[in-house]
Amino acid sequence: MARNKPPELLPGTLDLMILKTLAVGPNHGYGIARRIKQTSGDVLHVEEGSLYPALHRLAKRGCLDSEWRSSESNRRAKYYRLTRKGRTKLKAQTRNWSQLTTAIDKVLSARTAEKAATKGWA
Amino acid sequence: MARNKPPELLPGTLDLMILKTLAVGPNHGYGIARRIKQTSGDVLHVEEGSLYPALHRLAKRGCLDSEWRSSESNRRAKYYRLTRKGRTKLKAQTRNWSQLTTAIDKVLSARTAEKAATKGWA
DNA sequence: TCGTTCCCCTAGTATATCTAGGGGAAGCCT
DNA sequence: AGGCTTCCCCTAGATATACTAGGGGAACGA
Repeated sequence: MARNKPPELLPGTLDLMILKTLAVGPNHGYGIARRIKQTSGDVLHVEEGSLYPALHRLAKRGCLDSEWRSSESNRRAKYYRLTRKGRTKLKAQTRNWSQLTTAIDKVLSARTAEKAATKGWA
Repeated sequence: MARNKPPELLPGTLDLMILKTLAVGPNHGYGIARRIKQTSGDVLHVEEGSLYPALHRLAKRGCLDSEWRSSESNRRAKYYRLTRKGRTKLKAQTRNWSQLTTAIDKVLSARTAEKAATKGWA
């Protein structure tokens, strides 16, 4: 126990994970958070204070539709669903994600200094 | 030409790439940006308005040392070098990066809806 | 009735990045 | 000499995103 500095999540990736999760099927906020946590192997924890604003942002931008329904555990819940625009955004963001990670991994795997010419520092 | 929405870079990864770049050997701001751009295959573009504040942050936190020197093209340049703390941070951030990307990739590769039980939506 | 789980929300704060400027000095070309 | 490009540094303000720290309510089982 006691994770020093818990990873939580990477800024800029929340929208993408929400969209992806909804591509599986409509879901409500609480369920989305639970699913992300679960599919990530309990590594990613989406705070509600990040989640709900993100959902509202995406909805306002026309990427999501919402509808109040009764959840499986018989609770009032707002179900979100991908719109066509949301699906488009998902594709774009997915492509962008793999481009960026590929690029970053290249930077990270660049040859590190063997004896790193620190010639004459100080 | 004309990248639609240029990827630029992922928030939260700049420090890591700076540290990694400096692990190769001391370098100045301009050179760090150029190297990141180059090793990433011309995908990542570090804006100077992001770079310099980041360098100052890292230095203030004791991850970097700096020294004014003359560059290879005979210009006044501030060379940065990893401190012991910086090296430690690099290791931690690298580990964290791979943990997060692994987790996110799991979320992204989760089975997508075949016919996605949209049963009875609206 | 009490505690837990499920479910929603927002205001304020912190932090990172980008935009959009600022400057200066070296070196080449005319 | 003047002008242009490249190299090199910097910051203030706007913007975006995530987190902290609260708020509430309803279902359910003990």
